[in-house]
Amino acid sequence: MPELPEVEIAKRSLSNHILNKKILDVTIINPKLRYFLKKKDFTKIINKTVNAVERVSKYILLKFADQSVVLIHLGMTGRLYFKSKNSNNKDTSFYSKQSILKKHDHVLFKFKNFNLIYNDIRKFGFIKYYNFLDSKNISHLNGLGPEPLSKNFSKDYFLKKLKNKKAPIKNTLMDQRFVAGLGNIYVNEALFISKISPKKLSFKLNSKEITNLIHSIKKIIKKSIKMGGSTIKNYHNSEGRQGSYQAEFKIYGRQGQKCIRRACKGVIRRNMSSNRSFFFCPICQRI
DNA sequence: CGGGACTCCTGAGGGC
DNA sequence: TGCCCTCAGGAGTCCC
Repeated sequence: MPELPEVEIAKRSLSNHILNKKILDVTIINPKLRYFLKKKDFTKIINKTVNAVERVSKYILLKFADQSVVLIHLGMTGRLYFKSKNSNNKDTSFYSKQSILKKHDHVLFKFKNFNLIYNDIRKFGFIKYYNFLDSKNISHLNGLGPEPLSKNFSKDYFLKKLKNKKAPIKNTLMDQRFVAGLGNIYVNEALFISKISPKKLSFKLNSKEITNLIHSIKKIIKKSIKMGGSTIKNYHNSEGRQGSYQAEFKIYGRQGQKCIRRACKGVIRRNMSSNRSFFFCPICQRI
């Protein structure tokens, strides 16, 4: 689920459920994630009330009154889901039965009337605890570029940053220090909509292309959030619902198909760069 | 330093 | 059915 829109959806759902609620207990089911989960960290949030739920780039922050923070990153396959204690048979004994365990569950946060569970198939995600002092300076959040929907993500910003940038524009847009929150799907979509080749070198974008690209990115991200994000391979959000933006994909995953632009006779191609695939129409995204 | 490749991990899907 | 291969929405690290 993990680009900006999907994380934003996860954050809103979390906020609806756990804001101003007290964490009664935490159980580490499987500590092996990107960073090993330490029990002593998680005991520190027991009996604390969630003061704020925020999203920064693809990170979710749970904040507490004493200014400690839990930082969550979903990686590729991380997801947070709720389990109501009353809905599911008579078992109200807090995760006592093995049968409740789902494969790849890692952490369970116990609240009064429900449990919140972090599940992650590939273990690329992480959950980290920061105390008051460390929370002021979370390394993961240092050096992030502007959010795509912010005013700072502007033409002036592009002109300044791209001037001497030799990397292909696709790589630049994936770089979280340039813009925070985009990933492979939305970068591919934005480049297609603005008719820019992913391989075009960043400094070679002209003024009109930059304007189009910024506009496309903002539009796509807004629309995707509105539609609940994208759901691929049946991942779903914490309320069990699926996003529907994947139906809007115009280029991602469409290799071999005809370009959707009526006047264009192009056939969509897929290439690899830095171990990531990218998709483009060789006709309307000519270099 | 910038840029690219490799790495962590599990599962799905295709070819044979 | 099973085996082997490739690929998956991220990002930290290493190497040139």
